[in-house]
Amino acid sequence: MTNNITPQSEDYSRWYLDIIREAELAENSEARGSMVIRPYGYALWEAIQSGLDRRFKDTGHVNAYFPLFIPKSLFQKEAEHVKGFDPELAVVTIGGGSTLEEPLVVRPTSEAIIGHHYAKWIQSYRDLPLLINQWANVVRWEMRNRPFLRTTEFLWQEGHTAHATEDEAREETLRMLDVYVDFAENDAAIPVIKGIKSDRETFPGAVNTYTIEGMMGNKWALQMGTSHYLGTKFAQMNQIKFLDQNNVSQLCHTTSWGISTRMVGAVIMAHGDNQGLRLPPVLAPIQVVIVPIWRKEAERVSVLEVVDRVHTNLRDKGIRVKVDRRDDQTPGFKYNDWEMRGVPMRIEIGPRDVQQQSVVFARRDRPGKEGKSFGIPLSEVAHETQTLLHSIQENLRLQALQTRADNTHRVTSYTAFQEVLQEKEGFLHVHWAGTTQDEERIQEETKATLRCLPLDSTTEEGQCILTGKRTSQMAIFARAY
RNA sequence: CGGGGCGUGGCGCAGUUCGGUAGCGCGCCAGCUUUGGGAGCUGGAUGUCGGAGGUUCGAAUCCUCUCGCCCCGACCA
Repeated sequence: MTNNITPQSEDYSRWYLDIIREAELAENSEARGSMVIRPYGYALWEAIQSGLDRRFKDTGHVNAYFPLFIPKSLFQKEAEHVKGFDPELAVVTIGGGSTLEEPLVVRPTSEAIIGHHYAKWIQSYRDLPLLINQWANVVRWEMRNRPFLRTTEFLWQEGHTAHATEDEAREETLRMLDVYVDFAENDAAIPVIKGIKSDRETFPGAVNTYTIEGMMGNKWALQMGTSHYLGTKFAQMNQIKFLDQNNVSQLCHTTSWGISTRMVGAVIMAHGDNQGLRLPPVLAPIQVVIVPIWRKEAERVSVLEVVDRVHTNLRDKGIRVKVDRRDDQTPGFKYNDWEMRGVPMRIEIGPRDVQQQSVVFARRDRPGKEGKSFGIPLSEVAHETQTLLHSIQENLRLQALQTRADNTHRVTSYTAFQEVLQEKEGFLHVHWAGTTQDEERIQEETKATLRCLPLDSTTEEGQCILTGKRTSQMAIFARAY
């Protein structure tokens, strides 16, 4: 009973890095801050992509692709946007061996270039709304990197929409936020708090930034997706205008929203345990692994015959199933190996099972023998598998929800705030009427940041924990990645 | 970018104090025996000791510079 994964309680950061290495999700590459996403990690990202992409299409969006390079002058049109991103830009100054007349910014996000093209495409109110998403890589030069959570280059989707009115654009912003909530909770099985960011945390150039915040296994918060109402700021900078029904020229109201490969990190940290990954069935590249067991050659033949039948049966039902046919590993090794890789459930088939025309189930979300069910009749395997996968998906979500509930604390004074943060950590739910300076003070004194002003919270009045002002505004503070 | 730690075979590490020409566990390859919770035995392969320069008869070990990684801060999807 040994594995190469540091227990979470001993060192959470090492646990995270160990899992990424052992489960072969990713590894660092030669350029500082850049990583290779290995096939298993990429398959997880593909599952995330397909869950999101389907939802984008269902809400009327189409995909397109905009270029990686943005002329510096174009990027610099929106003042706050520039100020926010300037420190983390990568800029190309040489091309084809000679110094470029105009440097090219490697996109850290694409509002600028997309807005430029939208201005050409939009002439009339009949061209609106324009609802486009792109799947792309972006580059942000960060001080400190962690695989999936913060890398110099990362993959994401960025939706960019243009609308005739503020109301429509605001509605779109919140619609996509809800799409993210739906994805996070139903596909990734991670409950999230949706909220609005404080001025301090608002996207550079946005009017409002909305976020989904999840709680990780170490009780820290992770921003898992953002949706911005950009007002007419970017429309102004690129002159994205249309003629309305009254032949009056109007600026568009735009939005943007994104989820990145950081979501992979969220899945690792929200569900993983000391055994390794625990993947929600909806996202798991392999949902079911079948482990055949035999001693003698005759058994091998009869076992594999049943294994193949079950394999085909499940595959035909659309279940992502793999048979572990390695004959140089013991079943015990395989159990641990696939558990470490987070496969939601395992089917064991050996001579005894063949004789009884049944199989053994083992579910990843319950450890060891507790997670096993014996004597599942062959005739019911497909049905029972589907049922169990649903159950695991739901159970992971409930476990994460429980963890968050257990580690969310309502506090009413700054003294209590500091104590709870020190002793228990987690999310702190407070009345808040502070300023940016107040937020900075809290961060300096406690390391916690204002994650968001939750949208779904009570409106009862109370005293701001820092300023003492009466307010009905709530806020969530936590340590965060 | 500041403070601390660390770079030795694919992974995890010992060796560095006190220089003498590299070792352990896992993994890998071959064979045999095994296989219902991380198999055993036998044999074998794999290292520019992160990189560059220097000191020395001789450097993983000492000196200088550099690159990278990890932890803690500041910045952030």
